[in-house]
Amino acid sequence: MSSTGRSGRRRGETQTRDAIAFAARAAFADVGYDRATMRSIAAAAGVDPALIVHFFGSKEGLFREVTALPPEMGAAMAGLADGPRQEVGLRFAQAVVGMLENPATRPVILARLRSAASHPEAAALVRELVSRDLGLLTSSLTDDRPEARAVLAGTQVVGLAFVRYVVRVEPLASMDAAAVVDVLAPTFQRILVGPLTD
Amino acid sequence: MSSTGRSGRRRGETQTRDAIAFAARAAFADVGYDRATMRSIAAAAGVDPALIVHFFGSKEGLFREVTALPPEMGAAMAGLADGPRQEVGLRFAQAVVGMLENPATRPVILARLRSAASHPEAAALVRELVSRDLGLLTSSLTDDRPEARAVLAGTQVVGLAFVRYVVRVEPLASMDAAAVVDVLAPTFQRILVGPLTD
DNA sequence: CCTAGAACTCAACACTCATTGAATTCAACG
DNA sequence: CGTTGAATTCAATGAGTGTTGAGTTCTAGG
Repeated sequence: MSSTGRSGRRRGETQTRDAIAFAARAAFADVGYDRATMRSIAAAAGVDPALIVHFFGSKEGLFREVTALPPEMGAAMAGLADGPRQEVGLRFAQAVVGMLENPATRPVILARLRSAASHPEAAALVRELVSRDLGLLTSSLTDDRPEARAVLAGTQVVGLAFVRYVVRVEPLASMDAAAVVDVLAPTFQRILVGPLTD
Repeated sequence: MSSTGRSGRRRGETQTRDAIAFAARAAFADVGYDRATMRSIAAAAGVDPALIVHFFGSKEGLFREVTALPPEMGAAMAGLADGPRQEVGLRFAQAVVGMLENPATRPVILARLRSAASHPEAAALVRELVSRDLGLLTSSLTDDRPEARAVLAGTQVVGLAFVRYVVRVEPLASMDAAAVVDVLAPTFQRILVGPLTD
């Protein structure tokens, strides 16, 4: 069979792959695509840079693989439409802040976002995230300009992530998650199901 | 006297300096600090790379000088507090969208924002912009957590700029300025002078 | 006219980057 | 035990980076 079984000092395949992926995600999230060098990622994973290209083909391939999102995320977004309509803003705020606080999903999102500023392919990933996944939610909520609502919600999400985690402006950067949810929920409520203009 | 007077094919000092500054602003705004190379900027300005360091000392110095904002901008922000209180969101939305559409100020803001993702010094500039300049406005509007309101407004501004100009998500990227103002004004109104939570 | 100094260019340096191909080390299997 | 093949390393390559110092060309002042 093909189950792992490391012995000696050499790690099994998936084990090393995962170590590289983990280090790469952290690096992309922390310093962006350009400054996350193969060398720094390899060093963090305790590995030779050449091994990264052996596993992932190229830096581009590494980035693509490592910033992939679980496909069930789109469904989870759409699922937020279920439940009381006057609380959808709150549910959405909880979901977004939850994903940004979750150590499994945060690096993926920050890697995409930080890299989007200089790496066109990363920008495309963010674009897709905003218009497709958020579009699923808004179009199952209303018929009144759902694409506009999706992109407005996206604006708010991107702004939150950028200001809180990338630029780190106080007091937002140190606010606890619950307070962030409280403060954002009304805005999302209006954007998602309220009147778009006054 | 020291007035310019170009003749022959050589340009006067300020003329060349300005050409370099212009090209640098555009480059930083378009591709961010790291990908805006001295060579590409020099080529765009029709000049040798060494001349840039002759004028600006270093790439860092160039960036710092070229992304400086007119000092009267802070005052302009605070000035938005004057006028009917129930329309301050609209005035603020107009001011922000105006700055982002104005070809003189847009590159400066986008250069800061795009570079903030990977360049810590640029991140500091954005941080300063949000907490200082927006703080001036909110603290002259209310005593109810003005710093929190400033950073929330900043979140919205950053999100707008990033989604509309950097990532370019439709339909926001192609929306005309007036429509953007209409759609953002209510959000700003609530953030600036409305109740912070429901 | 001539000379001082500023604008400007050229070629090079020292580095860092991603990627490569050949070598080596190991684990599993017959 | 010996051999196949994958995991892993090593050293090198070529391209691109910011910066430097010496050199050239122009303008302005005496």
